[in-house]
Amino acid sequence: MGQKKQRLEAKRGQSQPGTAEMTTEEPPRGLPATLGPQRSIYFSGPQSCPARLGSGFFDQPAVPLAQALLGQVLVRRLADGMELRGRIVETEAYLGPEDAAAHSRGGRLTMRNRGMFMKPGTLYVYLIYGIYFCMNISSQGAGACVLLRALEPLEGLEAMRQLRGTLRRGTASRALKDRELCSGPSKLCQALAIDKSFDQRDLAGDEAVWLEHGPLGSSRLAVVAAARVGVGSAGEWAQKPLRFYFRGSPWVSVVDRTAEQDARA
DNA sequence: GACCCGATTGTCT
DNA sequence: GACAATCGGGTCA
Repeated sequence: MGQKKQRLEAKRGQSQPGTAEMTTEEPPRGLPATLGPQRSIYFSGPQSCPARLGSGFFDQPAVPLAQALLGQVLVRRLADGMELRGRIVETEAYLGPEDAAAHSRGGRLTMRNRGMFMKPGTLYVYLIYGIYFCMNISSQGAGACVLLRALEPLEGLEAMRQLRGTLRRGTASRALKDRELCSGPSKLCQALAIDKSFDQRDLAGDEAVWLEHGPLGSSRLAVVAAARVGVGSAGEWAQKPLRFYFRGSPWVSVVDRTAEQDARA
């Protein structure tokens, strides 16, 4: 008794954002922090294959990994050889047993969340609401990981549109805007055809999914730190600024205006 | 074995 | 902003 009420009240309180902080220098005012897919700087670069991120990249705690993942490029090679690419613009850090919002809270280790406890760079993909998948990357620290929340689609947009269209429930009559392709943890899984079969795969060694270095300019974009989304029942942990995204990016799933204002102050 | 719930999304009002 | 969809995983008896 009373637990549900407590949860509801915790959810109401969730609208208070976490404190924000700036982790990189600020871009010129008035300019978008990112470019549209047609004008992406990736399209003007050399076609040679950029270096794939190795296991050493993932071997860092969840917070710095969540920040370091911003700007990196997630690549998905489909069965027919087509490659889909998206730049990571939003992440969330889950810190492990101490983190009341993490599936590994209290040191819970189950068949489902085993990937969270595997070596850094291991994928943890789980089904949520019986319909959608979410994709995490394990980090340094047992039970710690980073949730990928949004991508800027760079390559293979038509395939992404098809994957999103066919996988959406209900009538897929309305055409999707580009910014709707990957602006959410389950949307990006749909767009990149990532499902439970990717659980526990190694990002540093898999043939169908990997990460590549993003353009150097990415590290110059302003990063917002805000409260995580959808973890209202996690008490004080719900308020901690463990969500990171590029300020001004149109590809982000949820914008936290208050956190952005705090960061400017 | 039963029951409850969710790191979401899309639609409707 | 409210609400439904949908089912696997976790918890408890």
